[in-house]
Amino acid sequence: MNQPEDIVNKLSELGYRLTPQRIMILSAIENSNDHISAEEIYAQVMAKYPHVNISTVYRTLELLKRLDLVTETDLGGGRVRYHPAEKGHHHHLVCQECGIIIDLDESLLTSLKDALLREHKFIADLRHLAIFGRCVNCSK
Amino acid sequence: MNQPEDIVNKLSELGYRLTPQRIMILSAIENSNDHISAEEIYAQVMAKYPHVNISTVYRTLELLKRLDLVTETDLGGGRVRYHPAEKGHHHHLVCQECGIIIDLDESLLTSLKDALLREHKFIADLRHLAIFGRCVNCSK
DNA sequence: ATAGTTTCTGCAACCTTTTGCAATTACCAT
DNA sequence: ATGGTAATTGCAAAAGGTTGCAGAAACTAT
Repeated sequence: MNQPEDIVNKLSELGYRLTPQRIMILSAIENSNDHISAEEIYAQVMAKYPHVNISTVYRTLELLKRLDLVTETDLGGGRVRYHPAEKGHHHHLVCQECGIIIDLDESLLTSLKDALLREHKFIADLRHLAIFGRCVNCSK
Repeated sequence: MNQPEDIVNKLSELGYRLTPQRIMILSAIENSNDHISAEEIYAQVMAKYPHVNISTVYRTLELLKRLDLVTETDLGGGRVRYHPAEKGHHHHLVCQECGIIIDLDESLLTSLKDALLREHKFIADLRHLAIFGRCVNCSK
């Protein structure tokens, strides 16, 4: 598994400044076991750097998203979650009943992307999709 | 094409009160040619009923969504859009480059839903999806 | 080490949407 | 028509996220 420094290095390579705030934001994202929200990132960075501003967190996330270094997804719950792009490429099924989140690998989406390309010449950008519905236990 | 009264009647049938605000909100939705935002609905209702509150609009939209009378989708642009559920069931392709919105009928999503049911026993709730990517003109 | 440049950040205001609470009112029974 | 009930609404605050602007600071050249 790649180290946080890899994204840091990549930012530098791409000509972006490495500020303390950014390094800490990147650490928070990389150190999270799962998806992490902006508010959670902010709280972790605040613990070490009380002057950081929430708008800096959002701006950094926007930059990382644009550079394909993180992916964002809406798993419900009223806030967006983030995830390092390099930590596997996958999607999720979210049960609207019990809230369970099921990992979904790329292959099922691949046929959709292929069909969109074939029939609409559209290149779908399905990076981190969340599909809502009802799971096996809740569909009775 | 169904008349606004149909949804009004359905609300009544389901035991919900028909308030002037709701009737006007429903009219605004039904009378829109395309997708309509909460803010646009609010502006239309405000024109005839200056005391209506934006939170009433959001609450009514939430109710209609829950009752499958409208569908909501995020076509980008920083706000959610709504659309009568009975006015055809479809999805969209949204080009991140030029912003064009391409209608996408149900059939391409049907195979995805079938696969999710078959391989995960998951009943996907794909009511009004927006898939982002790049269109034929922007994929060069 | 210093100065210059340009990116980045903090601040405060703003936007879209949600929520708790008390007052209003649609509906129903009489 | 009247009274009662409970759903609905308006209000104001709040939540998650965005943005303009001016000052701070990362980076580079000397």
